[in-house]
Amino acid sequence: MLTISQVSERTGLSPYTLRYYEKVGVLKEPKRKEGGARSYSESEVSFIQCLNGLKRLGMSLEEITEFFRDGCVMEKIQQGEDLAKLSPSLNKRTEILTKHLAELEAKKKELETIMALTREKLAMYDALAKGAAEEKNGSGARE
Amino acid sequence: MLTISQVSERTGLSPYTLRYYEKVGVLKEPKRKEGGARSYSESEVSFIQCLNGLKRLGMSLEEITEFFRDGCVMEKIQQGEDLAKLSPSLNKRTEILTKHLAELEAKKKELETIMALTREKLAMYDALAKGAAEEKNGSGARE
DNA sequence: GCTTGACTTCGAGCCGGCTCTAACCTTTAA
DNA sequence: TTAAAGGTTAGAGCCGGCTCGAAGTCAAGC
Repeated sequence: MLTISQVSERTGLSPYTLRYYEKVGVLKEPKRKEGGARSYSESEVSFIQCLNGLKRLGMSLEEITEFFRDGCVMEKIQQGEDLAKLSPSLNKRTEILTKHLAELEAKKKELETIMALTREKLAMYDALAKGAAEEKNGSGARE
Repeated sequence: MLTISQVSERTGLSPYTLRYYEKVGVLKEPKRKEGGARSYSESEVSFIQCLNGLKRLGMSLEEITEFFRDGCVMEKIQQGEDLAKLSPSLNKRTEILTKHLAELEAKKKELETIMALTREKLAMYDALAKGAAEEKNGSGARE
C-alpha cells in the first residue's frame, strides 16, 4: 500500500492533483490508514496511468470520468475476466473515443481555416512591408 | 458619434466586452459626452472590426494589443499616409503574424499527434469489442 | 516531551476572456 | 415630476484544471 506522495512520484500527478481528481470524481476514494491518510494499491496506480493515457489524448476530466464509469477494463481483461461480460463497457468506450476523435477532427479543420486566414493576412502585410521598403530606398521601380 | 450599444450592434461585441477591452488596454479610451457616456467615432468602429479579424485568427488579446500598438495601419494607408513612414509598424506586424502562424503550426502538429494516438486506442477497443461480440454469439470461430 | 515531516481539510487564488450585479447617474418623454 | 431607458463604476462570478496556504492531526525519532 502506497502513500499519496509515492503515487504522485509514480504517476507524475501532484498530491494536489490527486486529491483534486478525487474531489471532482475522476478518481474514487482510496482506503485510509488508521490516521486517516490515503492508502493506494498497485491497481489504483495502474488505473491512474491509464487515466494519464487518456489525458494525453486531450480528453477532458468529464470525458475521462464517463469513460471509466465501469472501472479499468484493460485490467479486468488481463485478469482473465470474461470478455462477453465486458461488451457493453467496451462499446461505450469505442463510442466515447469515436466522439472524441470527431471533436479533434473538427478542431483541426477550424485550425486549418484560421491558418489559411493568417497566411492571407501575413501575405498582405508582407507585400505592404516590401512596398514600403522600396519606397524608402528611393528606387520606386514601378511607375 | 456613436454610443456603446450602437458600437456593440455594429461590431458584435457586447458593451461588457467593449468596456473590458478598454480596461485591459486593447482598446483605447474613447471620448466622452457631457454626461460621461462613451462616444465612439466611425474610425473606432473600423478599428474594432479590424480587431475582430485578428480574433478570428485565434490571436490572444495580448498579441492583438501588441499588434495594434501603432494604431490601425490599414486605415492610415487608405488615408494616403506615406508608406515609408509606416515601414517599422508593417515589419512588426509581419513579425507578429509569422510568430502566430508558427504557434498555430505547432498546435496543429500536437493535434495530429494526439489524433493518431486516439485512433490507435480506438482501434484497440474496437477490436476488443468485436471479440467480445463474437464470444457472446457463441460462434468462437477461432480455437 | 517535543520536534519534524508527512499527511489531512477547507477554502482561496490563478489563468484568459468574458459576463454580470448592484448601485448610482443622466437624458428624455408623458 | 417622475419614471423608464439608457449610460456609468467597482467588483464578483464563471469555466476547467489545477495550485497553494493555513491550520490541524498523526507517527516516529531524539
